[in-house]
Amino acid sequence: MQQSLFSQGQAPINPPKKLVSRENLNQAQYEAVTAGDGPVLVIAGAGSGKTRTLVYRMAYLLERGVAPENILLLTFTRKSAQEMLHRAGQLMNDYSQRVLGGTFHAVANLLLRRHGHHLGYSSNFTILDQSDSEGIINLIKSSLELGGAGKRFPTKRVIINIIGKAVNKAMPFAELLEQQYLHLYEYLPDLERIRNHYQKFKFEHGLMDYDDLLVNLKTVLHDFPAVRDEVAARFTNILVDEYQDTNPVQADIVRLMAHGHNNVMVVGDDSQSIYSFRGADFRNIMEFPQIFPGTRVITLEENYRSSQEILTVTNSIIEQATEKYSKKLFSNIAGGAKPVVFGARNETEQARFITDKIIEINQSGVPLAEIAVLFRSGFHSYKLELELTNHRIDFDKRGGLKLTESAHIKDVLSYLRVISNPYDNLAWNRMLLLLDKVGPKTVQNILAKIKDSTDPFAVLEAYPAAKSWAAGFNKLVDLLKTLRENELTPSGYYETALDYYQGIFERIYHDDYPRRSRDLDQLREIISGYDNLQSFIDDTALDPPQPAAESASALANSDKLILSTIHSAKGLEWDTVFVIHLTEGKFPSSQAFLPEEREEERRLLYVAATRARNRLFFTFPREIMSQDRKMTIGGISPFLAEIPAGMVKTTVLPGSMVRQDFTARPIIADRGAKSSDPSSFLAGTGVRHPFFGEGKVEKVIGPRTVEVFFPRHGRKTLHLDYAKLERLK
DNA sequence: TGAGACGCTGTTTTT
DNA sequence: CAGCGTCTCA
Repeated sequence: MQQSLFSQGQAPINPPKKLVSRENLNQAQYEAVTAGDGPVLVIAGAGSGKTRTLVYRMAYLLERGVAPENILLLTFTRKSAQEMLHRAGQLMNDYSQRVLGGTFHAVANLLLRRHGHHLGYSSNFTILDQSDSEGIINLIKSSLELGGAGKRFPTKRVIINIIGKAVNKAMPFAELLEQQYLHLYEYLPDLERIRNHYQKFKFEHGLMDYDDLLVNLKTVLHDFPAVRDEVAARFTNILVDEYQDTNPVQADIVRLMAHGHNNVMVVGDDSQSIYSFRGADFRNIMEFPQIFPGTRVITLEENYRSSQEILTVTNSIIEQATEKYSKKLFSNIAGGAKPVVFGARNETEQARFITDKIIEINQSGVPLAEIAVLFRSGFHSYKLELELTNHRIDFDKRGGLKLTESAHIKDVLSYLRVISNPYDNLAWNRMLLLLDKVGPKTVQNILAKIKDSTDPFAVLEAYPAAKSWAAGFNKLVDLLKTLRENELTPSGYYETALDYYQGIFERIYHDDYPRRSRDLDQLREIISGYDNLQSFIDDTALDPPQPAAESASALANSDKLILSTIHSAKGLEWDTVFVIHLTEGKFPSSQAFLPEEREEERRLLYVAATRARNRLFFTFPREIMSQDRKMTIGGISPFLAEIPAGMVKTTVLPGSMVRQDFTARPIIADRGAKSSDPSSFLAGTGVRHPFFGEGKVEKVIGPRTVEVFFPRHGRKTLHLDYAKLERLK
């Protein structure tokens, strides 16, 4: 499944001839495809044939005699790399399959297995996913005895986000907290301590998180010119997709890998940048020409996907962005209906409307697989999923929870992980905690011995177990011995571990283990496709299989409706697209209150709407059920309200008595007086902040956001739910 | 020291 | 609606 970086010796196939011509490309695409050596930046609007351009560029390079092994294709997901190589394969032949394509993280993984020893990592390091990282934070938090005291101490999730952002933006903690997590400023020293312990923990136990893959690759390329030169010689042509979503570390990696030849083509769209939470900045793409002097810039503006009716609306959405983007799309696809806006009374009515429409459109001849429902967050589709199930409409959900994040899957993986990396302390921790009568204290005692030993397994075997748990402990020791002493296939390891785990499994998940065991069966399917344990373990973090994996089975071309988060829908297109839950507070998310965060929400809507070819629906429920069953009234998303009236058609459900009134109304906060009433912070009000001291409100930016000037710290944007602002009399 | 019960909270997006 | 912290009992 995983391509080896340095595999060689496939039978040579002759390179293709004369595929690239003016007939299958427009002027701008042709220019990009046939550009000579040196750096090229392609600004490619939505639906402008970006993938086509990259695929033909590969064909062109091969035609010109570049060996496929010397081409590197960096993409955002593994899926899109596979898709592009597949399309290239159709165009030419298997020759193109020898191009190395994958995500930055996957390529970093391959390179670091080979070169990581320069940094003190052995080649069997283990990759941590987000929940692994959070687990380490928890261990550290309790060992440092933080968190218990003050209840407002940030959660592991927030901590890991902060650590990640600081790395990806190459920003000191203090500055990051001041800019984005002001309410946590008082914890700066504690957070720094946690971060330092976290880094040390990972290094000592041969673990790398997602950011480490990138940062360590950058470091090894930067600090070891021999490595850099070897890599640059191997990849003489580098193609990068979705460049607007790269962060500064990734930009550096590209620069270092292209050292000496600068044959880099990057493709992207500044108005589709939606990954700032990962440190991406759309300005990166604009700065590309400064990093690579002499860059040729080519802009693709003709849209081949959507009808003009749809483009008129999407253009209007992006035109209202505060940051002006570099292009305006046009289409020659005539006809098509105006996009529809539907305001539902509540979530149930929204779900019913969508289901009815889907049935209607499906019966008119559009396959289900050509219809997609897109939303901001994974849980926004719950109600709809119920409704679809009632109507027996098959769907495939993308994004959201992953198979490998469920506890029982992590349990089984922990046995395989210590076989692959005996210093994987996190896996040890998890595995030992599964023993009956063994808790955190006992585990810490065992781990303390393992940590400094040269042979963790021998130490474990010799550990004096207490009577209450000795029996279970000995079984575990036996299991590990079996796993270690036999050369097995990945499936073999899995079956052996599962055999042992079954008893524990039924004990700890006694109320719902039958449901969970279906996941274990799925994992069995997946692992059977691997012949190497390490690459299986890598993929559980780098390319997590989805719960409803259509993988090996023949379901591949079945006709299913697509439900997807917008982030997971990037780069895809459908005949009909529904964008749902366009309610203030849901989309845009209530989490996004800083101006630049609101702007990203707008780009997100733009990405969603530009996925549609023929039909586009925007729906929003006015009433949203909140957690405590109190009703909350949300207004229409401001982004929708801004669309000029003539561009869309508004619909009412037959019989609905609801007024179609699209005024944006703020959500009525149902949390009582959690924080001060915003109306008491009008411009001019004197306020006191626990960290910044006294200041004066200059401007009210949003319902819960104000801009305050502090004489000692300058102008700050504050959110009333977080900042503990006090009003001065 | 571990296990289980109870009540509170806060909930984006992905490699 | 799960994932916590806290509490109690074994």
